[in-house]
Amino acid sequence: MKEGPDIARVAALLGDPARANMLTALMSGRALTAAELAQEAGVTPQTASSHLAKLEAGQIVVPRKQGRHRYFTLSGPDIVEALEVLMGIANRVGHNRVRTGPKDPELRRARVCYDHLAGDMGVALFDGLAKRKWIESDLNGVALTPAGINFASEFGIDLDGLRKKRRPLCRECLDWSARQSHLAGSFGAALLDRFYDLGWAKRVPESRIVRFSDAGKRQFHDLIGD
Amino acid sequence: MKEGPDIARVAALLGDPARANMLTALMSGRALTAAELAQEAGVTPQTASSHLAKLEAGQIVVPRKQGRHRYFTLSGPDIVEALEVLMGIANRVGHNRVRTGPKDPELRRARVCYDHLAGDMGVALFDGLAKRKWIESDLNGVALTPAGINFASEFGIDLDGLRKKRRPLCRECLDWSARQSHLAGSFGAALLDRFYDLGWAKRVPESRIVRFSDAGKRQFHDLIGD
DNA sequence: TCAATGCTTCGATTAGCATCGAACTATGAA
DNA sequence: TTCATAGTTCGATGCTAATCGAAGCATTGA
Repeated sequence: MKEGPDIARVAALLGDPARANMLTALMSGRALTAAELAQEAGVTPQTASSHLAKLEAGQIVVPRKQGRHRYFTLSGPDIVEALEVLMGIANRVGHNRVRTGPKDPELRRARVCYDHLAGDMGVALFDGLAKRKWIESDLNGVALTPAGINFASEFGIDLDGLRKKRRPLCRECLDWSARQSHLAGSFGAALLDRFYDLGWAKRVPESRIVRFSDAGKRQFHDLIGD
Repeated sequence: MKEGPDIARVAALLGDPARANMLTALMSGRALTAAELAQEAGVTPQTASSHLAKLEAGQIVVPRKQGRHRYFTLSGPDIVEALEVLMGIANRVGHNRVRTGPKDPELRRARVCYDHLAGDMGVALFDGLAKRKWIESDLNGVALTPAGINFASEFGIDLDGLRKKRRPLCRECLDWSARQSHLAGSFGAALLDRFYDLGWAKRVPESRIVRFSDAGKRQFHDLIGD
């Protein structure tokens, strides 16, 4: 009966946790693939596909085909604006996501985000690599420096192998618990794998927690220099 | 798992049609009662009560008790901002509400909105009353002028009787089909009643359409002076 | 005190939607 | 061609949330 712009339809599209996660991930302005968005949202690819179809139909996101990937971006700056206003409101009214209970601060310290390290140690890793000038972060994203390439081979990471994959080598991922970036991308994943291989850390089964051994912790801090 | 402001929760609150209708009605900045909001949303009082409880819990609206009424207002300017951005998006992507089909333009011409006249003729009525300086509209709302009070009694409306009701005498109501205001409140309702009584118009059963007779139409236009 | 009005709570129903397993399509690589 | 990867479609399941009727408070007015 009522006429006018249908707020509810748009808001409902942003009102599902999985979709909201995808959209916040896209706020960086970078285009992400369906699989990456599924990871961000914490759902299976099928579910993500269904969500993305809805977002696309609602013109909230725009797909771009490239090879066998589909990259998605937000359909315009107004979407970012909306997300930001909503974040502000959520913040004001104290609607923050269930913080991981005080009983497992481990999760906040070090956890996997997809396949790379997140949490305080993830942020520390990012900062440390930047301080050593192994990575450089600018508006276009993150990239390895020549010194960083050097370090990678010394640390036992096969960069050439990684480059063959279609996945970007370095990618920033916003860590909400720390409100700072940590390192994603295939290089970020390779680093974590290397930590496992070196015995510095291992994953706690059935959880996202990454548990460092005492020795591993020491070596980790040596690595990033603090 | 993810942390940070919970956009989805806020967006979901705005993402229900009934609630969105209530909130847009509140965008005028005026406080409305639960019953009025139920009308705006097109739901029963029980349903509205449930929605309002949710909006209140989510701190989107703020209640204020006055007598046996509960007046609601938006909890802050950020809510208005959010609604406006969402309207912009909805507009851009063409998510407009199902416009009443071309087969019944009558509905767009004259219909009841709760108990007062809406549609093109509702807007014309509002403009006409303002042009004759019978009502005055400013930031605080609409009010009858001394001349308007005069007119009301001549037109057979018992203003004193209306004043006894708790309902505001005059209220602006945004008409989306015309994107302009029409007159609500008990005076607006009384005018429409008078149109019925005078035989100028009658309601089409089972619909919101108000059908004016040819003679009624003439007299209506005489009244508002165009 | 009784009646009327405004609003809420309770309970039952219904509908929609998110989710995932399994199977299918499409693109690229060997 | 064959295999692997990225993504989608289909179908089934289960949960959540909107809705309203009926009954209950609470406030006001007579």
